Amino acid sequence: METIEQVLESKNIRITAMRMLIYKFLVEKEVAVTLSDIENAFEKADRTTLYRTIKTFEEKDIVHQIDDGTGITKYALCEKDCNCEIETDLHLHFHCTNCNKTICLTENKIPKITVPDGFISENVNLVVKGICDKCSG
Amino acid sequence: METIEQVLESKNIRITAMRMLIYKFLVEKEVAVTLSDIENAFEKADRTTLYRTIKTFEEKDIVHQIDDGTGITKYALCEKDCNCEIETDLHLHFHCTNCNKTICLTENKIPKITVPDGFISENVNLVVKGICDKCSG
DNA sequence: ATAACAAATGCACTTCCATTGCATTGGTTT
DNA sequence: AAACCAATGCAATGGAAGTGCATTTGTTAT
Ligand SMILES: [Mn+2]
Ligand SMILES: [Mn+2]
Ligand SMILES: [Zn+2]
Ligand SMILES: [Zn+2]
Repeated sequence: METIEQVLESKNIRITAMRMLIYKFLVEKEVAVTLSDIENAFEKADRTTLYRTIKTFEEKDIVHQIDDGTGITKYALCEKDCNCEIETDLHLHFHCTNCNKTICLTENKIPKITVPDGFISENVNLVVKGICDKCSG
Repeated sequence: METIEQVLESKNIRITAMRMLIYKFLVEKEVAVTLSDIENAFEKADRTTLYRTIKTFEEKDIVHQIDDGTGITKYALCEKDCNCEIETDLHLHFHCTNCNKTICLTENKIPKITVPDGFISENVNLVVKGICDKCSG
């Protein structure tokens, strides 16, 4: 099991208290989080710092951004050794219209999508909306 | 060939000059448009009117909303007799990262997506990012 | 035709989120 | 210790979405 320090180090990010806390927060959350979620969890910290921390994480492929159609950007931890930028690696995202949670379905990969002649597909974003397992039970 | 008046009438929307103009604008555009696009095309008109017009069109299934991941909502005309709300009717959307245009690929339907047990899929949004036919040529 | 009513439009204002500039703090390296 | 660069904090900005209310316009009833 890798420690948080090891994760950050392996991605060439300086280890700071703030970054460790935010990383830990993301690990503990099983769903995608908004910037406001993080903000609420760390009232003491400045919003900008949180924003830039998550942006740094994004650049370094520690988290990936999710646009679930709510208009608010969400973030979730990448899988270990994921290649976010490679199309075939991408998984589905599920947005529950009942509890408003957004979940990475990492086991469910996006099927091969064909586009018309002349179009070049580089990336696919797929969001399923509906009722999550917690809410449907 | 249906006239614009007939389209609006069939959807039970009052025919006004503004609505005719905006509908015409949408027909002539072959790509999805933002509210700003419409705003720029009709400098004289108030933004709110344009906003509410497009919302009315959306409610009446004249246009559908597209979230292509740019953070700005886009709109495009629905196909004739489309059932936007029915999952199996939904088509792909293509967002060109070069020219920033978003295109309805109405011929390319979204494949059947399976979700884990307990999850109920009600709707699927699929956006392909890449280079469009105009830009790749 | 006129009055009464309802819908559409225009203007002002608000809210929310994302993003940036700049000063300050803190950690590393020589 | 000095120099340096990255990280943080504070303040402000920008963009888009949305709402309240007054006014105008169109429709319907008398
Ligand atoms: Mn994910
Ligand atoms: Mn479309
Ligand atoms: Zn739920
Ligand atoms: Zn293009």
